[in-house]
Amino acid sequence: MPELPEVEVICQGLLPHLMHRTIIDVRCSGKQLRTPVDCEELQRELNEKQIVNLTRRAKYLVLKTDNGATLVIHLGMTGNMGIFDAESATKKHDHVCWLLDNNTELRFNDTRRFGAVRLFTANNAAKEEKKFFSAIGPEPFSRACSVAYLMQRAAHRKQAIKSFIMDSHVVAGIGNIYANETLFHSRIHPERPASSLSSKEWKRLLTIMRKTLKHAIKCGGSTINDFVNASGEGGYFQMNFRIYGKAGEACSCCGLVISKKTIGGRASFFCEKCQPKLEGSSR
DNA sequence: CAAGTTACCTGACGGC
DNA sequence: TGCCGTCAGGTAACTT
Repeated sequence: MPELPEVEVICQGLLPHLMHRTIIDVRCSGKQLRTPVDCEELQRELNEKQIVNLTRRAKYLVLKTDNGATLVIHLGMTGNMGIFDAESATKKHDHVCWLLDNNTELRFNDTRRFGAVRLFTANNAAKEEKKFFSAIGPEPFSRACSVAYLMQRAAHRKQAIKSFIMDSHVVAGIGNIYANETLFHSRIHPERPASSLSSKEWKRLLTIMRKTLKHAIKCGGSTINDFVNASGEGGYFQMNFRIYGKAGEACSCCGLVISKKTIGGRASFFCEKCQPKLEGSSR
């Protein structure tokens, strides 16, 4: 399940294969993704155009072409992107394919079709892109994502801290897995009201969130190193999670059985002892 | 307006 | 064997 680290690794992996390549043609499965895919528009806007940039913002990949168009891709839950030989057989759930000028093809595969491929056309791409991303919170690594910012946003909010840090309007890129991991390592109970965290706790949470994401990117970078004809084969890199999915197992820190509870409609894992519900560390 | 709930989608898995 | 229910999860629209 692609969260910020996975998208970052995919972005870095694809960049050398896409930079300065020219798109020859676009093909679509015809299936609707999260938003409808207009294949004719994609062709009209991208055919014969050169790729000049590929970046990540939140969990989105942002691809730009030399005519000023912007392609925004979200991998949803099961989405993946890879470079393939143009002659190779497509797989089930390949929904959008971009044929490139070196006989390779960029393919978007998404089993559950929670992903999205959106195009901002050259005539208004800058404006539309700005509007699209303006609602999304700052990148966790950015200066804007400070303890002061987070505390200000959390003020008077009774929402569970876990739901709060998963809210993309607050901070970009934190999904269920990294929310669970971050809170465990920060020793903060996921149900603590967002407004109840002290500045000391916010500082610890932010530091650990960044550290956890960075570590995952580093692991992913070494795991996935071949984006040609390989992407999508092995799924996403498996981090050695300490808490996510470990209900019933012993806490790696204190040995207590790990709890599982639905918070904000999402499976949540935590250690009652290491993540006390009352403010203050158990250390 | 905050916060909780549901829809979207397919495949894996467990129970019978 | 196969059928059915449940679960997984990001995002936006919806309800409370």
